[in-house]
Amino acid sequence: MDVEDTKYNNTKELILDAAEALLQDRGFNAFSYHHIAQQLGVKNAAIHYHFTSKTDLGTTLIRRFRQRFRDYTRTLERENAGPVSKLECYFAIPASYLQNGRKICPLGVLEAEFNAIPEPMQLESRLLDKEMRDWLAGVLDDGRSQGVFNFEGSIVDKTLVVVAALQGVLQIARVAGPQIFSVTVRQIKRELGVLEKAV
Amino acid sequence: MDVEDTKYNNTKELILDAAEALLQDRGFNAFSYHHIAQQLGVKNAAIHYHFTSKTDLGTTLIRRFRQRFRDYTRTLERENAGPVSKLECYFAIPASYLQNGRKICPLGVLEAEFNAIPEPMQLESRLLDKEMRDWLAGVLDDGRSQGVFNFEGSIVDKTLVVVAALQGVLQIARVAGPQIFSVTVRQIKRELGVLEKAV
DNA sequence: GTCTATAACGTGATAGAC
DNA sequence: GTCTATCACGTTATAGAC
Repeated sequence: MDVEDTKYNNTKELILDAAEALLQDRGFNAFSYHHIAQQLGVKNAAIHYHFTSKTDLGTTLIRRFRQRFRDYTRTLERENAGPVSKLECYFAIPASYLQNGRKICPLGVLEAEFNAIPEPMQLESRLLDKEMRDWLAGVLDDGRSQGVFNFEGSIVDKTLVVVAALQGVLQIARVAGPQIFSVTVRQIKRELGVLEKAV
Repeated sequence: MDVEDTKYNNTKELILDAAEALLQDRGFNAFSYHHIAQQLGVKNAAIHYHFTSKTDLGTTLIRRFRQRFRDYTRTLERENAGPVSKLECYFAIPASYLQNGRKICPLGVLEAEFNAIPEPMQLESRLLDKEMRDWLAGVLDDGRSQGVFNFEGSIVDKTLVVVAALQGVLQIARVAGPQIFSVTVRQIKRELGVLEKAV
């Protein structure tokens, strides 16, 4: 049993994977232990062995999102990625959500259900939001300093618009179709002054 | 019993009001007939008399949003409101949601829970989205033609970014605080070229 | 139009065998 | 670590009295 076995192929991780997909597909209050159990071919009680409560499961899920984002940005740092490259990687996250079954941003789900989720999950949501938005603000700041971005307004203001627009458009894509996503990303890039080609 | 009585002060309308608040506060799957009944001081079955199913209630709710928006825009038309004025009125909608208990856009809620709401509600959601976005696109088009707006990109692209950003920021306000709303609106205006004062 | 009563079901959760 | 069995509860919904 090497290190890999503790990371993958164990039920706990599979439960989290299933729960994550269900969260981004239906929302926290619209999936149950039974959904997960059925998907993994186990029984209800097996999930409870790994996560004593649904609150526990939900909180762990958000912590995993946070850790994943940290790992992702650290990798970009190690590769000495520039602001433009970092921005592309940031856009790649919602893009993969959309492709992988029209999922939406986890934070969008949690915020939409915010007043109907357990407090520990609310706290974790706040942290996830802060970490992601702070990171993007840094990228925009660097890009502007280096002259590869060109946009109006303060860093904070601009970061908010970008984050909110991406979160929103993933949701709208469910009623308006997936093609609106790339359209929106194109417009966001335009307004960041990073257009590769002229319009 | 005059006309007013049929519009207000009847239980059916009060149920819709309560359901609407609950929808924008907790989401469709996180409120029940009991919540509404309790709030109105009636019993569960009374709600069922007016709305046979929760699907019925939800669908009626979205139809009411659609009707309200239609009425609102018609009023603006009757008043010969210009594009700038119309835009301000459009921003006033999410602003009132935020003020009135940190509610979020109904469409945002419905889209977040999209795969967990009844099909009739999904259909109504599509219509509401199309109607609102088409209207705003018209406003942006007029404003640009008249030279009171000044922005990059196509009307469709720009409309999407504005709508998505507003929808997103209301959600983010729940974890980041209400003050981020006006910040975002300010940035959106900046990028529409309608800033009243210099930054 | 609203009530009481109740049905039928899904849910989160626990106890105890294997 | 997973199972069966079971509990307590909330939910949508219906029947029938008032």
